Amino acid sequence: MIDPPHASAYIANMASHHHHEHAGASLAQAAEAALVEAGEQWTDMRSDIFAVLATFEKPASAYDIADLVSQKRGKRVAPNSVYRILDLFVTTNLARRVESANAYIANSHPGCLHDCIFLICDSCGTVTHIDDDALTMSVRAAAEHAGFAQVRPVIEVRGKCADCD
Amino acid sequence: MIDPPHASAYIANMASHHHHEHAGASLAQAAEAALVEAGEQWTDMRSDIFAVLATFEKPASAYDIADLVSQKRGKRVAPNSVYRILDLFVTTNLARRVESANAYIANSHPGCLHDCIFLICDSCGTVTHIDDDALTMSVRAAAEHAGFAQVRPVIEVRGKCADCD
DNA sequence: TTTAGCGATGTAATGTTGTAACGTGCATCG
DNA sequence: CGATGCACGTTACAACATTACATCGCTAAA
Repeated sequence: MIDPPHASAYIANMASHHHHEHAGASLAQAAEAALVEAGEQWTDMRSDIFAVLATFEKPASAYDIADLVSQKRGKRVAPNSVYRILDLFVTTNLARRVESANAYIANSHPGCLHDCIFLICDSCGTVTHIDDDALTMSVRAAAEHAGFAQVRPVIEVRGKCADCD
Repeated sequence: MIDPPHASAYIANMASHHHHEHAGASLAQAAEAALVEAGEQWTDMRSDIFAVLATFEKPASAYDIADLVSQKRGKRVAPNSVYRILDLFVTTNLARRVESANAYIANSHPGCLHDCIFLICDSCGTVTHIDDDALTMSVRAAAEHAGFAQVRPVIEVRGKCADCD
C-alpha cells in the first residue's frame, strides 16, 4: 500500500451540479477553508497529514500516512494521532474512508457534500470516483424505505480499471 | 461482536425475480448443494463453520466464528482455518463479506447469484439485506461506463434501523 | 502394495489495522 | 494566577488478516 505519491486523479462527475476539482495547493486551501468553516482548527499537524494524504492517488492507510508524516517532520508520528485527524477529516468531509480497502483518500472537493461512488482497481489500486446523485439518492431511498434513518451509503466497486484490464 | 445466535432475519426482496429465503436446516442443505455444485467438498469443518455463521443475524467476524466452532468441537480451531473456509464461501456465494464491518454473513439464498445491498444498523449491528437488481445494475453500468471490468459492487448502507431509531 | 500427489486442515508466527487510557503542553478566559 | 478546553504524545493492547510450513487422509499411478 506504500506507493510513490502523485497528484490525485479524479474523473469528472456525471451529475447535474458541478464544482471545482481542486488539486495541489488549491486543494489544501479549500480543505483549510472547509475545516475552519466547520469550527475546527487548521494546525500544522493537520496540514501535514492532509498534504501527505493528498499526494496519494491510491487510498492511503493510516500507517502509510504516519510513516510519511514522520519522515517529513523528522520525528515519529504515531498512527494513533493520524487516526484522530483522519476521523476528523472524514466527519468534516475533507477525506473519505474507503471501507473495502481500510484506507483513506482526500476529497477533491471539500465543502461540497455528497455521497460518492468509488471505483477501486484490484490490480493497481487506483481509485477513481463518480458522483451520480440519482444513483446514490436511489440507494438512500431504498434504505429509508426499509426503515433506516441517518443513512450513510457506502458504495464502492472493485474491479479492473481500463489501464489494467 | 460476539452475540447470542439467532436465526438469520432477512427482509424480502423487491426485485422481479423471486427465490426461496432458506433458514435452518434447509439453508444448510442449500449451501451444501451449492458448494458441491461448484465442485468443492462439503466437509465436517465446512459444515460446522457454515452452521455457526448461519446462526448469526449480525455479521460475524472470523474470530467470533473461530471461538464458537472451537466450543462446538471441543478443540481449538484457528482463525486461519476459518478465514480459508470463509474465503471459499464468499467465492462460491455461500456467504458475503460485509466490508464496512470486517465481517461475514451467510447468504440466505446460495446458488442464486446477485449483488446485494446491505443495511447495517450502527446501534444494534443487525444486517438486513435488499435485492434491488435495477439499482445494482445501474451501479455496475456506471462502473463499466468508466472503463471498469470484472466488476464487483460493494453496496452497504450504515444507519439506524427501524427498531433503534 | 507401495508411493506420489493433492486437497483439507493444523500450528505457529507475524503483519496490519484500530482503540483505549492517560499524560503533557499551550492558549484563552474568568 | 488558576481553571478549562483542545491538540497532540505515548503506551499498551485489541481486533483483523496473512504467511509458511507440517500433517493427515484419500486416491491414482507405478
